[in-house]
Order: sequence, then C-alpha cells, then structure tokens
Amino acid sequence: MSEPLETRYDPGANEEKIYKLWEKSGYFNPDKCIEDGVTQKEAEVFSIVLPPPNVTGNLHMGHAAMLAVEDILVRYARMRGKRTLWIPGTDHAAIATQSKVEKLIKKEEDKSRHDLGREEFLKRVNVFAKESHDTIVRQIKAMGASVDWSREAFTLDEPRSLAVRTAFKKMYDAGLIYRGNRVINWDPKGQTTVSDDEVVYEERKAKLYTFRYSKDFPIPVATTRPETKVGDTAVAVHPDDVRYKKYVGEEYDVEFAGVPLHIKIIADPAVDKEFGTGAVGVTPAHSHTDWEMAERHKLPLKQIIDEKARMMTPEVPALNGKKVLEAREFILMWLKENDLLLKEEETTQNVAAAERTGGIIEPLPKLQWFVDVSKQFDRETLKQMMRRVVTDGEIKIIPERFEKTYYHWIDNLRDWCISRQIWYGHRIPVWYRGEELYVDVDAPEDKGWEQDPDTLDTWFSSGLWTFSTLGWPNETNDLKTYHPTILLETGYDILFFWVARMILMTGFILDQVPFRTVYLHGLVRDEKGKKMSKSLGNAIDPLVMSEKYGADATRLSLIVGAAPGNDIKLSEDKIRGYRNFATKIWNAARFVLMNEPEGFDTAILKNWVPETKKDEGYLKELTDVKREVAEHIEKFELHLAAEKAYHYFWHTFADKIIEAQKPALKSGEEKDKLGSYVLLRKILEECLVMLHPFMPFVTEAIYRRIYPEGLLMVKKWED
RNA sequence: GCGCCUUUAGCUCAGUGGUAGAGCGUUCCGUUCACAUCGGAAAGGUCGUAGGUUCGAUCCCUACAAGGCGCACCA
Repeated sequence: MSEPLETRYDPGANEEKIYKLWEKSGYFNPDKCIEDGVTQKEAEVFSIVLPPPNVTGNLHMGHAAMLAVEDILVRYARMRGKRTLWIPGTDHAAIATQSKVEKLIKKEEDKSRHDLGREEFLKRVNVFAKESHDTIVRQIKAMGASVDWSREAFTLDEPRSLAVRTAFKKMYDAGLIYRGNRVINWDPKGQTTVSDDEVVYEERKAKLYTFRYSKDFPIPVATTRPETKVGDTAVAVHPDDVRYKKYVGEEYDVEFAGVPLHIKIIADPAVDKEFGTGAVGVTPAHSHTDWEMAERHKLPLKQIIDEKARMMTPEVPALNGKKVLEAREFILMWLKENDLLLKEEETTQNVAAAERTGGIIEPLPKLQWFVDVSKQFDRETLKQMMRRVVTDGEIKIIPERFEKTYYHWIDNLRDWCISRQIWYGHRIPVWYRGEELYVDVDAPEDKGWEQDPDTLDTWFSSGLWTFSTLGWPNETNDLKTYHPTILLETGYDILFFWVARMILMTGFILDQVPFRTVYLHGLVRDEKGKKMSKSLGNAIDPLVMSEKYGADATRLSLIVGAAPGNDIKLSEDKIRGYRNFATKIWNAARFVLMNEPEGFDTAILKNWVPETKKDEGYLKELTDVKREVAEHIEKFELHLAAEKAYHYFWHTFADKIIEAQKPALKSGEEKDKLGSYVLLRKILEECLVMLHPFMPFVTEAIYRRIYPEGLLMVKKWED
C-alpha cells in the first residue's frame, strides 16, 4: 500500500485526469479491446448510438440524463466482456441552428441572411456550429461518457452527406419520394415549410363569425378566419343533413367583399352537422382538411394568401397585400356594412405555430418534396412496415405504453414534407434544366443544370443515423458487425421526430430495424415540475453541478428515482446527497486500505475462502446483491439497480460489515486482522466493480490507488 | 373526440394480493482517529374518492375526481 487516501474525494482534481486515462487506454474503441485481449473477438455485441445533440449551444440536464443512462449500460456491457460500441456525434439541426444564427446576426449586425448571401451566411453558421460542437464534446467528456471518439460523426459531414444523397436517390427511384403541389405548413416567420410534427398547437380564445356570402346565398356558414373566405370554392354540408340536401350540387356566383367567387355546394362526411351552421366554407388552398375535401370533389384551388402572410386579391386593391389580421377587420367591416354578419360568438381554437420560430402557421399550396408513406414497396407501405416491426416484436419499446402512442401516430400519419426553404442543411440532390429533372447522388456532368435550392428536413439525415455512422453506403465491417444496434436510448419527446423516422428509413433502405430496443427516458424538470429552460431561468447546468459536486453525483441524481418514461424532478439538494455518497465510498475505501497489514500480497484475494459462517454470509449477500443489480440493469431498471447498489454499499457494507470488523482490526491477533482485512478488501473491490457503471470517476480513482497500473473500466464484472 | 400517464410520509419517488419503504427535510442525542459531506434515535402515511372481485387490496376490475401529456378536430 502506497500513499494513504486523503480524507475527502475531490472530483475536480480527479475527473479530467481519469477521463484522459480512459481515452489514452483506447478502450472506448472495441477494436482496441479486442486487440489487447480485453474483449473476445466472438463476444456478443452491444452497440448503441448517442442521440446526436444539436449544435445549437450547450448541453442541458436532459442530455446529462441521457449520457448517464447510456454510459451505465455501455460500461456494464463492456465490463461484462461484450464487444461494446457507443458512437458519438452531433446533429446540424437545420432549422434550429439556422434560426439561432439568424437571430444572432440580426442582433449583432442588424442584418438578415439575405443581406449576407447564401455562401457567407453558411460560413457563419459553420463557425457557430463548430464552436458549439467543441463545447458539446467537452461536456460529454465531463460527464464521463465512454464513447468511441474515433468514430465520431456529424449529420452534415461528408460521409453522412453521401449517405443522405444515396438514400434520397434510392427512395426516389422506388417512388417513395415525389414532388407535388400540396397544401403544406408554411412558417411565415422562418420563411419555410415545416412538417406536421414541427407544428405546435396553442389554445386561444377566438371569435366565431356566422355570415352569408351574399344576400341571396342560401346557406350561412361560420368561420374564425373571415379573411380566408375570399378563397372559398365550395360550401360543404353533411350528406345526411336534411336542412341542406336540396342545395347539394348547386353552384352560385357571388361577389364577396369585391371578390368574385364561384361556390359549389357539396356533401362530405367530414362535416360536423352540429358545429356552427352545419355548413363549412371550403378553402382548399389554406386548410389541410379543405384541401383533402377539394381532392375528393375535384374543386378548384384558389390561393389568396402569400408567403409573407399577406392577401393576394388583385381584384380588390384595398384588400390586396394586407396582412391577414388587417384583412380580417376589412372583411368584417364589409360584412357588417352589407348586413351579412349574422352572429359573433366566443370560441376556443388551437392556433398552429412553428415549433422553432413561433411563427403562426399559414397552410398554403406549394410545390415540395414528400415521402410517400402510403405507397406500396415490397408488398407493403412505409406505414405498414413501421407498424409491423413493432407489433411483431422486432422492436421493443420501453416503457411499453409508448407503443400505443406510436401506433396512434402512424395511423394519423400523412406524407412527410421533407423540403425546406432554408440554407443550412443537406441540399436536395435534384437538378433542373428547363422541364428536365435529374436525381442522383452527384450532380450531372453536362452543363445548364441547376440544383434545387431547398434543403432537407434535418430528420431525414438523423433518420439514417444508426447506419450512416457505421459507414453506409459502403459495405463496412462495422455495418456488418454492429447493425442493427442493440439499443436506442432517447427522450420520449422525439419518439415521432426521430425514432419513427429511423424505423422508416432503415426499414426501407436496409430492410432491417435500426435497433432492437427503444428505451425512452423522461424529461428533466425542476423541483416544481416545470420543464427546465434557459428562458425560465430554472435550468440547472450539468457542468456547474459536476464542478460543484462531481460528475458521479450528477449522474446518480439523474438515475435514482427515475423510472423509464417518467419525468425526473431534479433539485440541487438531490445532487448534493449523492456527492455525499461519493465521499462515503471514498472513505470506506480509505478505512479499508488504512488497515492493510504490512507486506500484504494481493494474490491472497484470488483463492480466499472465508473462514467463518459469518464471513461466508457476508460474501453470499454481496453476490446476491451484485446479481440483482445486474438483473436490474439488464432489464433497463437503472433506478432500481442504482438504489440497490447504493443501499448495499452504505447500509450494509459501511454500516454493518465494516463496523463489525473494527474490533478485530484494532486489537485482534495478526491472523484475525488479516482475515478481517481480506474480507473487507474483497467486498470493497467487488463493490467498486458494481458501482463503476454508475459512478465511474470515484471508483476508478480508488482503483488506481490500489492498482496503479490497472483500469477498473475494463475489469470483468463476474457473477 | 381518441388515447396515455400520474395521484403512497413535509418534498422527490420506490414497492408488493396478506394491513407500507428509501433518499432528502424535520426533531433529539453524539465530535478519542474511515467519513460531521458523519453516526445513532424519533416523529410523520385511513397508499386520490366511491364501489366491485377476493378469506384478504395500496397493489386486480369499474366509475369518478384532480393534475399532466400525446394525437386528431378546430369550419
């Protein structure tokens, strides 16, 4: 035994050093483990990707929780002798990053991206993304995550770009990607389309106006958006509605607020007889459901709102170019003046807003690229395939209840709009020359072609993540060895955005599932249950906590009491509590090592058999606890595993077993001293192994004191 | 409208078909050496409400209530 341990464990003085030691060993990389004989070549594989954090800034507690869960599973697998790969990376997060940088430039230089131009703007974004990336990497390391940095990837780097273009081409050739003029969600603020999943709804009070288009129009209709009514091409009623049956099929020409309208009366089951007047003014260009109705009834489409959310009514100069809210007032005035407004009542409506920019969504028709989720390929559609792999059990979702949520989402899924009018992202691999269109991985060689200016939805590239990180489209060994990955661990809030899209992309492209098990963790909230966010000022910074209490304590605070899929309420007190545990581990070790007999030889530990029934009982209990902890980890019940290990160490090992040995150690005969010491030493070392996945730094720090050349990280976890 | 979750000690949460546990907090006691970032002890719960199944329910079923969430509708 060399130097005695200090009375306290100092995370600040140890963590960085230990992480460097791990990195230097090369054992985050499974190839190196095999090379050095730490892992058997034929060993079972444990592979997992790190959900790539967005390069929009810092990591928050949610990321820390994710890193903690994954690192525990990864370290456990590695100590179990599995061929363990954890791939790190970052996500370019197209819209999120672009809008963040746009805001910064606006604030600092009062310029828009158009002032800078595409090339210069992208340079700026890249600089920002690089800085953000570096911060993220530092933070991942600070949390102790044992990821294989040699395989680090970025959703927008060259290998991933090739994967994206190849995937696009493959899907286009199969007819699963098409270009179509459809009503999409337009974000006037971000000046781009967004997918259905990027739309968030907020309930607001609104007025419902009941009116007639003109004096002699037979059916009154109700609306919350009178300004869109200049785009109506039909009035829809329910097929069984006796009030209106006689009008169905009739067509009327009216002049509404100076705009000539041609209105056809149609019958469609989508109409609710009870709502409003039971008749709907159909605006095919500015409503998803109306557009679908228009498709069914072959109605014309009349766009009257442009991309700036302004009116397009050249017939009425006074209205033309007005913002929608001003236009609403204008129409209401006109209705009142002409005595056509019948009723005005309070109602609540869900206002659709773009998730990233907060812009109020304006549905409008636009020529965009879509993934067709209802087209057959290989005897089924993407929708059916996504459903099948979960119902068949090829993919298991934990907690199971989210499987229902997943099915529900699939059943309501519409074609996925993948083109965005932003600059930061994967440029769509399509080129145009007049009427010609060219789709391929690389640009056409002859002249005159122009590439589509749009970029792809960021989730298109993240959807390929489990295999683009393994080298696809190249047939790499990594791909053969590690795909499908064993586990995907992520927050339930991106089940649709990401998990579902990965299943979709992988299912089509590789005819595989991307992962066997999906483990969904909850969101980290503050002690009052509020979602942590910078703007609310209630965010607890994982790095600050790690500096204050150690990464081990921060990790454990995010694990204990956090059942899968349930939100985690976190307070600084809790983190402090687990810092105390790290101290306890340190001091228990300190005590044991202080009592090491002169000239102690560690060889004795190997074949040591307890001499008393009591010691035998202690060892039995230890083995039981360790096995139970392992079982919990294997069932992804980390909260139970951590609590059990914690409880055993503190209240059994420290409180009872150590206390019981004190008399012998203090005043016993040499033989008893040795016996007691070996017992404690044995249990201590086993505990270090058992606790290492949860608290890697403090356990490794102690282990290095005992075995200066050893590495706990790759010590075998035996049964 | 469809669906999901939560409701257990002051707080945060575990948990089991046989009348409840942990951590933190609180109160009291303790500082001759592993640790006061500690140890010991104590107080504190009719396990949301009402029914049902059962020999027996906090745990199973039904209804209800409160809180939260997802999806759809939102004319």
